[in-house]
Amino acid sequence: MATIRDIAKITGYSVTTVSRVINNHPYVTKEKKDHINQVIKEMNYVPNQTARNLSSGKSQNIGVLVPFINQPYYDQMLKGINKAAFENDYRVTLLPTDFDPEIEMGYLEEFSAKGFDGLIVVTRANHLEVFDDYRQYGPIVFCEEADGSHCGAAYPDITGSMMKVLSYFKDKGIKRVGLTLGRDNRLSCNSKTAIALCQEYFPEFTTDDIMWNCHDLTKGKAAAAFFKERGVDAILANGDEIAAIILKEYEGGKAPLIVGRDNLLVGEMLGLPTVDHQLIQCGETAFNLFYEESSEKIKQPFEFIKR
Amino acid sequence: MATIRDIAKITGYSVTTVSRVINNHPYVTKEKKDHINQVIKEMNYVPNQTARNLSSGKSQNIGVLVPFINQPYYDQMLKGINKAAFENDYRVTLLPTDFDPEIEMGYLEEFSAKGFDGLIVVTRANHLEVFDDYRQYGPIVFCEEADGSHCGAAYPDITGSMMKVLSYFKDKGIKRVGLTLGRDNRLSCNSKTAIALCQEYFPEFTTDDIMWNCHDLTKGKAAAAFFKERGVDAILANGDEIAAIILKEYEGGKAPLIVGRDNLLVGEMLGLPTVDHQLIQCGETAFNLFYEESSEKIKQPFEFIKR
DNA sequence: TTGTACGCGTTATCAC
DNA sequence: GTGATAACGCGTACAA
Repeated sequence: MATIRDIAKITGYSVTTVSRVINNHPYVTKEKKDHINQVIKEMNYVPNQTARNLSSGKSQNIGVLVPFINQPYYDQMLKGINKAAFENDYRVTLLPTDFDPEIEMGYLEEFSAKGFDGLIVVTRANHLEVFDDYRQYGPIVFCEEADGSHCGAAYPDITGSMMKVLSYFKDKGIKRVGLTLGRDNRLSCNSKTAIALCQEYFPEFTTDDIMWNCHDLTKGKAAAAFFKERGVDAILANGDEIAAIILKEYEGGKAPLIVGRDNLLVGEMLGLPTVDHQLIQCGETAFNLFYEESSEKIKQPFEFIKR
Repeated sequence: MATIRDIAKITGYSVTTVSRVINNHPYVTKEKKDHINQVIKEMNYVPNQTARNLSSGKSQNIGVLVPFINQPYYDQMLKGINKAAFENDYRVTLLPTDFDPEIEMGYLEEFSAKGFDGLIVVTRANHLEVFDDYRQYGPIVFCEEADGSHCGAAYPDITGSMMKVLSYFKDKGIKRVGLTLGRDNRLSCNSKTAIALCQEYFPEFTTDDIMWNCHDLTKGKAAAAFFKERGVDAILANGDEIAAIILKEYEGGKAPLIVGRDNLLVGEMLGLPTVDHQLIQCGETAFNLFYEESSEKIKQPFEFIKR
């Protein structure tokens, strides 16, 4: 593989001059420039990106921490992040955590090894404060509420949408609400908020009416059976797919009022109410916060789709 | 940011010795090792990954070329690739092409700049031969049929599944078949094959019964109208989501026999027949081919789900 | 306008 | 066991 020095030797010019040509810097006569460019083409020379990164201290590459691939919520975020990154000539590296705190810590170490110019944390498995220590290595942006953190955040307004849905439930005369949640982990602020809000709007609500760990579709059927037994008349699901499966299980009988969370086709097809949290836009904003090195917290507006 | 030289200076040992400790190499007395390790911890020193990459000539990072993010077909592939990569301690960088040949060429240039140890091409926008020139920079693996290429390939058996579905159509007494396709591009071998097979099984089939460019759900309604007008009695759709939308549009009237292509929840909910092409497994295999530097061509078995 | 020489941070070779 | 020192390939003061 040819190096810049080879080009210098062959053309008879110095490494600097060749470098100038490569990077379109001024102060090179057209004549030399042409000659060098020609040799570069002939030799099939391409500047080594790693060497450039080392020299510049940057890599035009960000890491995105996300628990899973191929799940609607995360894929939508990823789409937005990726779109903005592409537009700004950045690369996106996937860092799947499976919600494992140790795996996540490993990525933070990689970050401190200057593996990425910045990090976008779609969902975290460690405490918020842990991340502040790593701000020194580059911008970190969350896609969750991150109050008290020094990092930026662009996040869906889950709280707002839940309040909207719950008050809708009240208007509809709902008596007893069931809830599906993704993580039984205390780290999930969304889960905590959800419970608090349910209790606020429905004082009789207890955690007994929660179906935990619904980030797997196989949980859908079990959830339906669970809610049937408990006799809830409305369900706030943590995703359209879970909502769909639950609805299907009620087929024939009288189904409760089920609301999903990510405005997917399956919800539309089944006529399920849902919330569009504008996750793609959210991802775009997250990247932009990284790009502008901003630590602003931006809450993304949502849309309640009643159907 | 502390460097290996700082550690050497502080401990009083040489850079070499420090490097040995970092990389767990032999020939270091436990005493020195402990001392060095302690200073490393105190100084919060982490070896710079870029420097290591430059020195070793590797990056433990592969690029994945894929037209879009957040589309079932590609997300499933991505999931498989990502899983295998994670297990082998590799990172995955997303390289979205939007089917644009020039963008794709840009990624190939990045590859030749040693930006990635290897490339997985889920779908390409350039001719197959183009890629052979870049084999010199590392393994390239396709997730499509790649006959005649020197690169490896792990791909879904679209041909096989289509034959199965088409003969199923014949058994069911279908007279006229409609087809939805993703690209009107001549590069898409799948599209070409699909047309050929339709003509083989249904000699009266013409390209007039094809709805092109269906990789956007907004095309679904138009497709339904199109097929209604043409009066087909079976539709082979290029995805469960498209299939679902088309079915929905026929609601009330007599719908044709519609078959999807990626075994999604929405298809299951609507009772649509589909094909499971085992894309996740396919992605895993693709990564393994890269990892083993193999140029084998592996066709992934499929499952026809009749419903 | 051009070139020399050094820095970026690590790993590997080889002499001691 | 240990330590200089030369790669790795590029960018860039600074001198000319």
